[in-house]
Order: sequence, then structure tokens, then C-alpha cells
Amino acid sequence: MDFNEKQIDILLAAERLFATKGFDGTSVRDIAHEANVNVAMINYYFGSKDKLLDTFFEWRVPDFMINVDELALIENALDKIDAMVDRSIKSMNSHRKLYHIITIESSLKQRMLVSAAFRKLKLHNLEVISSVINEGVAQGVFKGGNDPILIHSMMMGTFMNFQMNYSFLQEQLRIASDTEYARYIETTLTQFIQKTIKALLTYEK
Amino acid sequence: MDFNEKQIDILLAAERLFATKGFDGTSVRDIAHEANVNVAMINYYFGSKDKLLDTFFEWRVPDFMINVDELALIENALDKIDAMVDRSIKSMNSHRKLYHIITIESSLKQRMLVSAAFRKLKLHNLEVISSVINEGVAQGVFKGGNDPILIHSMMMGTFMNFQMNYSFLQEQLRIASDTEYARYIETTLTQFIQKTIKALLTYEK
DNA sequence: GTTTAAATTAAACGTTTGTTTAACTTTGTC
DNA sequence: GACAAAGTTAAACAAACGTTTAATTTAAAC
Repeated sequence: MDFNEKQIDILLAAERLFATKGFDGTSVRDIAHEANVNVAMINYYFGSKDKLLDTFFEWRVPDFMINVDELALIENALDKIDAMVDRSIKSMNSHRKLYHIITIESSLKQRMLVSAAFRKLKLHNLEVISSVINEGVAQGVFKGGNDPILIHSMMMGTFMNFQMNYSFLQEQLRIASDTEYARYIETTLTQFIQKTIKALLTYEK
Repeated sequence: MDFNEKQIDILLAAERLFATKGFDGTSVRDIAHEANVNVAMINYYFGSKDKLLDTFFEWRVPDFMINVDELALIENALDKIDAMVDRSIKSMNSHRKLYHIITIESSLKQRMLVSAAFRKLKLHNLEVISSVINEGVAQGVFKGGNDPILIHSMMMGTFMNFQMNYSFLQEQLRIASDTEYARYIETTLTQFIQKTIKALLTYEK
């Protein structure tokens, strides 16, 4: 999957506009204008607006996959949790606007290609977190009886909530800039999720 | 705010369609057809499509407010957490499709009226959870140093994640019907969030 | 330098969008 | 039963939508 300069202009323009106005709220003319290309170029290169979204997501999806090899090097189960959360949040946060619109689009309609690719991504990440937890349980570090699906949902949902309610949370947390908000997510929020998972996995009752 | 039969037909039709196709993805003709009314009736009664969404949300927003009086009767801090989570999830779950589209819409653009009402709602619920936690800390039941904003985000985000990825989660949890899924949210998911919050608030490190 | 394919353009395509109009029917009031 | 207001309708509105066309320019190959 390699694109020429103009195609990348279009993909990046689409990313910016989808993130602020959503898929349906963005017209191909908006994208063409933002990318400084003729309207017809979008259909010429990508076929259709729907296929542009599909292509776009497939272009980005590898960035969201949790790197298993990296985790394999870590022995301590608690450290593994920390690392996994850290990498997950960092990758989602670096393309958080894309993650935002993909979540919205695949939740609204079953756009086949996007939803299928998104499903594979979630499945991969779910399997990673499952194996990390199971390993910790086997080592006797973690208590059993916790469904990885719920922990995965908690992590993803808490992060997504920071995406979807960002203006409310910026206000509440008294954060002025977007960059400071991004930093907050990669420090305080990350630590919170790490702490939450570890608290859960070692909780008595 | 009282509506006649036909207006309620329109509001309910809009709720169904917005939930499945989103706001931008739903046309006024779709709504008119679903509600078995003429297209012009929507503008006649609500002014515009945007105002319909505003009116719609203001119509439903009281259902999402956590009832403070109910919580005041409970003395034990842990029980109070349980009750608060239970009521929050139940109210969101009973109108979960609406909550879904409101979150999406207010995250995409600053629809003034909707966002303002939604902001007030979140502020109210955040204050409730803050006071419950602070009370528990004052009683010595909870450890201090936990930001209520993060706990609130975790609860809302985890629930919302079950809304936005429901087809993926239905598959993973091997749940066949929507009603069974709703029941899962009100039992297993609710217990998970309750446990998570209590684990956090009593966690050592 | 000619030929062929790819890239790019402005214009037009047919639909669909939200909204308004103007005619008509129903309902309630005196 | 006449009158006014409210409710309801089919039709039309202009604007925006995604997409396609046909003409033109650019680039590459021989």
C-alpha cells in the first residue's frame, strides 16, 4: 500500500475533516478544497467516498496494533500491564482523531470494510490483554475471575471518553491547550488506567 | 414541555433512526415515513431538523440525572457507590441509543443547545460522584488521592464502549439477543464497574 | 517529435437534502 | 352554520450531495 503525494494529501485532508465534522458531515468538495485538489481526483484515485474511508483506515490500522514482541521481553506481570496500557494509549492518542471517527462510523453502520478491519484490530488487542492477564494469574500474581473483555472495554472506553468529551474535560481539568491535554492523557490518564487494572486484578472481594 | 400524540410519534421515530443511522445519516423524510406523518409536519412542529434534535434531547435529559435524594438515604459509603453506579447505568441503558447519538453529536460539533444541556448533565453527575467519594474519604472508608473526574470518566467510558462496540461485544460474549445484552449491562457490567471503583478507592499503592 | 497513457480540469449529471409554499381539511368557538 | 385557527397535504423550492463526463494538459516511451 503505497500512495503518491497527492493521494496522501487527500488522506490527510480527509482525516482532519472527518475528525471535526464526521464522515457524513464532510463532503468530497470539502476534502478536495482542504487538500487543494480537484473534486474528481478523489473518485479518480479512491473510487468513491466510502472507499476513501476504507482505504484510509487500512492505511492507519497497523499503528493501533499492540506490539506483542515488545511485551514478550517483559517478565514481571505488573510491568507487563503497565507497558501494555502505555503502548495502547500512546498509539491511540497519536491518531486519536482517526480512532474517534472510526469508532463512530463503525458504531453507526456496518460499513463492511472498515468494520471488518476494526474488528480484527480489537480482536488482536483483546487477545494480547487476555494473554497478559492469564499469564499473571498463572504466576499467582493476579487473582482469577476477571473477564479480560471487561478490562479491555474499561481501558478502551475510558480513553474514548476522553476523546468524545474532550471540551468538557479540558474545562473541568483546567487544561488550556490541546498539546497539554494530549500530555495529560499519556501521563495521568495512563497511570490511572494502569492503577485501575492492577487494583482490579489484586482486589480481594 | 408537553407534546401531542403526533409530536411524540416524530420524537420516537427520530430516536429510532438517529440511533441506527446517526443524525446526518437520517433525513427528515426518513423520520416522516417512520412516524407516518407528512414531511412538513416536522418543520411545522419543531421548526427545523436541528431544533428537533435539541427538543428531543431536552425532552429526555431529566432521565439521565442521578437522583441525589435517593442516595442521601444510604449511609454506608460502599453501598452508596453501588447504588450510584446501578442507577447511572440503568438510566443510561434505558435510553442507551439516545445517549449514543447525543455523545456522538456533541463530540463532533458544538451544537449549542444539545451541548449545553449535555454539559449540565455531566456536571451534575460528576458532582454527585464527587460528593459520594469525598464522603467516603472523610469517613476513612476510602483512600484519598483519587480524582473523581477520572472515576466518572471510567464509568461513563466503560458503559459507552458497550454501546459503541456492541456488535463486537455481543459476538465476543456470545450474547444472541439485544434484550440479553441489555440484561448483561445491568448485571455483569454494573457489578464490574462497582467492583472496579471500590477496588480503586481501597487500593494500597 | 510523435504516440500513448496518466493526470487534471471545469462542467454537468441525476439524486437527495432541508425547507417552504399554497391549497385543503379538520377542529373548536360563538 | 359561519368563522378563525390549527392541522395536514402534495408539490415545488433552491442548495448540496457524490459521481461522471469529455476535454485538456502533463509525463513517459520509443
